[in-house]
Amino acid sequence: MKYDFTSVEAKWQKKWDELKLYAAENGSEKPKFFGLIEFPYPSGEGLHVGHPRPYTAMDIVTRKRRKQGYNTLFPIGFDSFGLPTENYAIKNKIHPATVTKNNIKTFTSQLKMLGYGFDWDRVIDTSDPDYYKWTQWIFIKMFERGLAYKSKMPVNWCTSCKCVLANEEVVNGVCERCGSEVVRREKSQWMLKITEYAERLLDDLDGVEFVERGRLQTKNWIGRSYGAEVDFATTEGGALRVFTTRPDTLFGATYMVISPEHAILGEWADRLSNLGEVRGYQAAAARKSDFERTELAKEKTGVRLGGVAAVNPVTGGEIPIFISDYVLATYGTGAIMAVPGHDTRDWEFAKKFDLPIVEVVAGGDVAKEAFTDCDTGVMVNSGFLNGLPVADAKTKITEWLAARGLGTSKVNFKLRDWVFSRQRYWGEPIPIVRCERCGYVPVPESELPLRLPDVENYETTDEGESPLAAMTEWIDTTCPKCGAPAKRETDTMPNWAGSNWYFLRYTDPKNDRAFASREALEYWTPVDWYNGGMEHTTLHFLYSRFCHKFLYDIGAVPTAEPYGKRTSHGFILAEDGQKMSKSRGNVVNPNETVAEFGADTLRLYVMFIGDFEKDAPWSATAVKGCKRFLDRVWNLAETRLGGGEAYSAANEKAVHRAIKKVSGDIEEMKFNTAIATLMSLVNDFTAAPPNRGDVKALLTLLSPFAPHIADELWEIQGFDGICSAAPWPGYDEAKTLDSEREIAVQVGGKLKTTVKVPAGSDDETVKAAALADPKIAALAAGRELARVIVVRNKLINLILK
RNA sequence: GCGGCUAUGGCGGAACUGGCAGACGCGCCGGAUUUAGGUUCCGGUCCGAAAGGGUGCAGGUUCGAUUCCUGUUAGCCGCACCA
Repeated sequence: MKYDFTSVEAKWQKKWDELKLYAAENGSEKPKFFGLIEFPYPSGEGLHVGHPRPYTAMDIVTRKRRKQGYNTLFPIGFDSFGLPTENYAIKNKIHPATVTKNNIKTFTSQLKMLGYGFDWDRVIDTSDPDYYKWTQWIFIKMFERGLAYKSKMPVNWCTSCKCVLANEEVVNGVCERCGSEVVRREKSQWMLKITEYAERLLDDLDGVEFVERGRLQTKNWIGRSYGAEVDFATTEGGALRVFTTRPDTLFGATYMVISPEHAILGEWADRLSNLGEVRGYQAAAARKSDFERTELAKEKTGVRLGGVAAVNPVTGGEIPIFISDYVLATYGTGAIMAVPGHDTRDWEFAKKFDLPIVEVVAGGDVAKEAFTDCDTGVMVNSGFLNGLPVADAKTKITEWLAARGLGTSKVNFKLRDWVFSRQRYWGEPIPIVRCERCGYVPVPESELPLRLPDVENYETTDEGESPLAAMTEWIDTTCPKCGAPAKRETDTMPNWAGSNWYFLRYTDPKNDRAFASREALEYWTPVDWYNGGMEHTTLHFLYSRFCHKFLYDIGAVPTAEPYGKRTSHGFILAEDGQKMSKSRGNVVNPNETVAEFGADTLRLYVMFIGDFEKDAPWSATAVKGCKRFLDRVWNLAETRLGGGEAYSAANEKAVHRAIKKVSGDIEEMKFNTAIATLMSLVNDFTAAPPNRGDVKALLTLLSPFAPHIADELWEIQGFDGICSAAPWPGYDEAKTLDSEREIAVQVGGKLKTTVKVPAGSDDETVKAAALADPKIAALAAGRELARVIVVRNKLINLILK
């Protein structure tokens, strides 16, 4: 009979649901395993063929864990707030909540169609008030601890979304989402002080199992650098403070540069002899986006401040001060000491403005270019530092400055605080009230969730205010503290707010007294294994670690790190090797593949497609290979076989080897070779017909990958229970080994032939066997055997003279 | 510019800590079944008639290198005036 995957898959999906086979148990005595995937954004397009790759991978891991006796939590939910839904709602005049509901329905049926072992009783939805109540609660806790604050600052403004973006959401000067131009704009924004956690986010990464690439990316993003802050006296009396990683080069500081936004420019306004020119430069800089500022600045620009100057604290010499947009207001102190002899940017600037270039570390030629690669050099032209190696000079100058109150050592980070406001409707309302008398006051916990009101129009106003700003009856409220009239915050939170902590909710999703109970958190967290996209390393992954650390600090979660292990998958590309996208028209719809070949085939194929961590192009023909494999499995076992449940003599070795290989490969996410092993096993079974025991092992190993067919054949064979719940098999190392070994025989390192010897043969035996081979004997005839190298059970190399 | 990763048949990809390169699958070729196509099954498939040669390219270390080292080229990713 032909394998009717459609009815078989439907049958078992129904059965699993009825049995609640994949429900995780709170309060179990069993060891736990918490496997996590990044929950999807339920877009209108439905599930994409890219989704099943990470989902199937973690499904395989968790199915194996369940078979190994772990109380296993493999949850799913929906990250449902966000712009695409809101835009769709605007366009089609449907409430975003309705759109979300429909999309979640579609996603759910597609996920069920693929047979994932999710615990469907723990589904969460970030736009559900019962959920976002806790997102708001976390925000209030952060506010109470001073980690959420409002600040007027230049922000990234997407001209099309009419919305503020986080730095992380701006890619090459355009909006990550819509690709439109991003410009700079002053706005009062809610901010989260992630910088306060920079050090710990960096250091604690050592305790997380994480691919090196991700670790490095995080490191660079946080960007810790060690240096010193140094005060330069000015002719105006006050001091100008700079941050430098090279205090040792202080004698070479021949001018200073401050960013166009530097506050001191305001103080000095009436002292500047060229105020107009300075104002003009400031205005021009303000008009540029961050991207333009960095991109167009191939040639350095700047204006020298007329009528004021600074004093180099070690030389005592007066040095000019410039403003230039190559100095960033948001890093360090927004001001630098320029050492053109040893910094490329300063060198270029000095050349352009004809400023003195002094060599302070010997070894380069500062007339030609900045000598920057000078960590091992020796100081020159540097007074009391002369003759010292750079490292010693750093220590000495820092002490010297500290002793005079002119400077201290300082650690700086590239990481900036996180803009947490969005002028949009479809997000969590920020639960803050603005009172004339009391300032910003959080909504009392008893009033959470602060629900999104229904509005007529979801469009952002032209002034860039949230659609909520037009809802006077919602905005007008009373101050929770003093009772005076007050106004609600109209901004909403960004997407990341809900995904920051979602994994915690899975442990206790229906709790209405806390985001999760202490017992549930103690039992389930940290997440044992979290797989997700590499593109989320500096976004979601970093943010959620920050959020979790905060919750740890207030005693709300039991661990300092949320995730024990983080892995990432490559993308599935279209057949043409390009990224799949609607606009290119090369998207593969999983529904079609399932309809034609079945869910098990799709699951198998996305795992077999290639190295899990690398991108791989889709191949419609290769999918068939996986279907063929399942058909062969079906043909082997579609009628009940004879024999006991012991492995057959002919297949015993192959079975033990397969168990060993598949078990190990799943742990290392080498799903492609695990499947190759199963295919080989079936090839072996074709050569030597299997008995029931052989097939039982095959089905158990196959079950995490292709659970439907495995359960069906299991039932046909009449094994106990259900294959999906059957224990994972063990193997006997001794039974994986050959009693006879094929030894490669090399002459001078080149393979000539192979000989067979009993396993464990000593060197002499192998040598004798090799020399007994006619081909080797002929080569060795009349020559001296200079050297013999034997690798036990593997190889012999004969060196002839 | 800086940092990182990758490079193996016609294709996706295997190869443990240096030890028989090309597992497994696709595709292709041949055969069987079939009226034919498709399906299924069997055999073959790195190049070369062979000796031999082959893991982007050029060197090096080693008895032995896809694996380690140096240089180089190409592609991908991250950061991008971070003082």
